Amino acid sequence: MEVPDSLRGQQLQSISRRGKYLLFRFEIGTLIVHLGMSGSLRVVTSVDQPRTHDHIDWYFQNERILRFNDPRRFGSVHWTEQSPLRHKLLRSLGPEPLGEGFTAKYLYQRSRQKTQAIKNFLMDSHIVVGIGNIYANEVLFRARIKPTTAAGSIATVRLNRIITATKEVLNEAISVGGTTLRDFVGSNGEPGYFSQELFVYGRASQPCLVCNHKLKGIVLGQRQTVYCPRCQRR
DNA sequence: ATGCGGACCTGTTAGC
DNA sequence: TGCTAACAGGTCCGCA
Repeated sequence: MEVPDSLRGQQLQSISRRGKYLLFRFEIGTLIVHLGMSGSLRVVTSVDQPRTHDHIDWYFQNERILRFNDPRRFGSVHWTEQSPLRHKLLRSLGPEPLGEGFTAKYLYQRSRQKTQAIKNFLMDSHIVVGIGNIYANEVLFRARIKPTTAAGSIATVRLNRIITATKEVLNEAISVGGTTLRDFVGSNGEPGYFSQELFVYGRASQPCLVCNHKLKGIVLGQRQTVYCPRCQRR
């Protein structure tokens, strides 16, 4: 974690994002923050005493403090003086899932010849950003595609279902504030409610909400994977 | 080159 | 009831 000394006196110019990396652009460079799975940023003041797992404070002249908290320490903070999109961590990221570049044609090009399971393929940020384990499970359920299917064997029509399902799942999740399993809170300090709309994630052995068949839980890429053997046959 | 598995970390949950 | 072990998650890296 290479946090620069030289930020003193610098004005924050803009805040943006690429994938799950947050970009705080200053005149002389960019602070890159990833919240991992449990990180959060809050704007506080000096009267707010640091709590457990508060790791970094950035002080601003207006008495505000940007405070980085991360219980599980999966987050990270980086500094770059180049164009941030050229940074090692960002330069080879795949397209944004809600952007124009995420199409069936794109997925087709990237997936041919690949034997990798479609779920692992979708979770690879170099293919497409933003799809973590929970959403990968949900996307494949909605697209009616079995998570273990080789990415390279999926035809365009079915890739199109993945595209549509991805955009639906992410948009719905965003609209209700994300998915809170344990301690996630959004920038407003509120939990997300998408966990109430999950069809398969965390529901192994329970009945499919569409066909009532018993959902199957397996491990793929060391991650919990749940699907309906009837709705997702291949 | 591809793709898999290990590592990171710690709060919560399951099991003895 | 208390303690220990397993588990979860996003991403990078190293190895086959």
